[in-house]
Amino acid sequence: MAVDREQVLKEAAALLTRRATTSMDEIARAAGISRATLHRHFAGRDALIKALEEQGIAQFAQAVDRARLAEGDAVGALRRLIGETEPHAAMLAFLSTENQLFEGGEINAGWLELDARISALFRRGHEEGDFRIDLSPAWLTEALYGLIGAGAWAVHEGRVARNDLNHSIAELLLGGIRRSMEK
Amino acid sequence: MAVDREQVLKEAAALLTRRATTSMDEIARAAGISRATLHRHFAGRDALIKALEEQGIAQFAQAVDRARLAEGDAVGALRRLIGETEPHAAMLAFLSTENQLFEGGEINAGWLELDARISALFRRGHEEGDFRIDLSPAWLTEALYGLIGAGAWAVHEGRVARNDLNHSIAELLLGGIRRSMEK
DNA sequence: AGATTGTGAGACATCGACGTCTCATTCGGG
DNA sequence: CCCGAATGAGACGTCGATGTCTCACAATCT
Repeated sequence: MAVDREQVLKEAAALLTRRATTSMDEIARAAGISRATLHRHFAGRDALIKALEEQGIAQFAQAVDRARLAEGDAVGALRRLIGETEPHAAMLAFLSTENQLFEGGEINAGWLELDARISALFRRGHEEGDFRIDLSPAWLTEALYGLIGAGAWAVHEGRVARNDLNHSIAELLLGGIRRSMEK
Repeated sequence: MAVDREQVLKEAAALLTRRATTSMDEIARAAGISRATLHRHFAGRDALIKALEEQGIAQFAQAVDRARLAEGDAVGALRRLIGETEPHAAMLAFLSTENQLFEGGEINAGWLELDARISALFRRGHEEGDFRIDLSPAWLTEALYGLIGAGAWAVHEGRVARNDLNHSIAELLLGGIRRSMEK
């Protein structure tokens, strides 16, 4: 009887990631509950989205914590970041696209903080001479999100094996396409 | 007086890429015209989307033609591709995401052909020893789209200068982040 | 059994976006 | 300079989604 809130959010994330216009009725039926019950647990569509964002940001924040971005050199930190983030690639893709349609609403503070932490990693890479200075931290941050999103989709479509995702993103970002670049 | 149809479609692509629910009114105002005029040029929302797809694919195809992917080495061809594609970055981002959303219907044949041509370039880079073999053509194609999309949005948001976009995408894709990699 | 709580089904009003329409204004060509 | 075409502003009616509400039923607890 008791509605499983986590399960509802999981179903909602799956549907909304695929189609942002999914109706409350569709979400409710996908979760196996009635629209009325869905509204009893989430004040409205906005509340549901917000709950999704918070859960997603919390997961992403934990991943960033585990990556220990301040330790070691920037290259290793970036590798750890990609490794920890990869399991939540789909959620992150949802967040990065959903979060950038702000237009008036306040951007989630947690998201801004995560954005800043990742930018700081790229800046550190610049300062320590590990990353090329002609690519700005802002661009690299956007590029990272873009590659993760592209990777999530490629895995979803079967064009890239899930086991290869981590390596594909990290190597492309760090070393580029060129063959001559060793390790 | 004459409405710049291309410009309208370009703005529409930039907005619809990030938020599929962008209203006709928002698109109209972003393009600097009234909602009435927008409806005079496009029968409706569906017609606008369809026109976007067709024009986008046509422009992208022309860009790919101009890039002469079969000439010279794969590195130069990829640089040309990015250079020719960059002006239509917003449009391309819209196309690649739009092709993700739909399910069941038929994927535009023109898009599939373009996809194949890009993949072929990366495959050539592998065969000629210019590109690393551990990154598959399918992944590199998706990554290219992802980076172009991320770049288009970054420019739209003012986080990257339009003049830097070409260089940012090409260098990241070809050389990666690492500083030690020369040229 | 009785009471309490959660749920499903559906009615209902509201809201925003869409598509169509009219009318005054403005731009550009002849 | 004048006239036709294009545009902007806005007024509708329509439709789908939303959020609230009521009522009946089922599950759980005492």
